[in-house]
Amino acid sequence: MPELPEVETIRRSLQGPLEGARLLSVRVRDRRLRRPVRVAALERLNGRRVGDIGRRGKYLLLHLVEGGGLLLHLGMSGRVLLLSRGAALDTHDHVCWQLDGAGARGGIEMRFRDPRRFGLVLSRVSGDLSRHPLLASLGPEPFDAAFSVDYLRERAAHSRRPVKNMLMDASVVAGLGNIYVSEALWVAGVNPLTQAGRMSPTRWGRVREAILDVLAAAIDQGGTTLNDYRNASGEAGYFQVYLQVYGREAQACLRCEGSIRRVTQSGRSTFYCPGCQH
DNA sequence: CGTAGACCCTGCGCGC
DNA sequence: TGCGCGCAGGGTCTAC
Repeated sequence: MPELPEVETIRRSLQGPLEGARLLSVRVRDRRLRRPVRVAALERLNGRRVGDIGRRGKYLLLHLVEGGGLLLHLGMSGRVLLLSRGAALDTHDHVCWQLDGAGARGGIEMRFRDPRRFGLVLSRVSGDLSRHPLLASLGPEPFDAAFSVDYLRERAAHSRRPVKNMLMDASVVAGLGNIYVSEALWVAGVNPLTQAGRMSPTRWGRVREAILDVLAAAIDQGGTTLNDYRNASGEAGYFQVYLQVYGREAQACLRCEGSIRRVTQSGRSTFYCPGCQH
């Protein structure tokens, strides 16, 4: 589920409750995530205090004041939950942390829940989390100045792969996933099958703008959802975004009234309008 | 080198 | 109602 906007929304929702809280203990109920959870390494963080909470692409970075921290990735079905201590366990609550949270009587509990177990819980005992090797090959953040038209042209030079595949490549740009790439290309009016190396600077400009607009709107939407619903369940979860093309196969295009088409690219569904995306 | 495909895992919705 | 199937928004590894 989560792409950049969801992860960013979760990051914002965790910041307040977690910052300054102390990790007391951790319980690993299932080690089998994308990489096996290292229990001893997680336990070494007990007693430390949560500092800043960051995001890089789709990764969440829980920096600890004393150094090191937790690196979380939600995969396809992961969630981070903040609950009062002792809340009912779900089958897929794989890692549970007890914290001495400020507000809640008896502290708070953070849980990593992930039915499909494509997610990741990693820890670093010391040093800067953002230097973690997993983050080294990530491309620029979409909102970073480095994500420019010139950069896109450079990366696309001589590439024959479709523009959609290029934008799905995390080493090109961090945080984009299948949904928002389809949405952004629809907004830009660019056919997802277009060879990346054949895109004009003008079209790259439109694509870049569309990516920023689509992501910003989704993050806004997430903020709205947060304000409206959070704390009812204590969940820092997902939210409904109004999608203009994704999942609308055979329905009328909202711009030109053509019929939305679904194709498969590298095993993933792409939605686009043949009528107005060229 | 760049690229496509297989694979990891569970849950859901659909058609029969 | 039950069952099998295809599909799902993540990333990584391997082979061509």
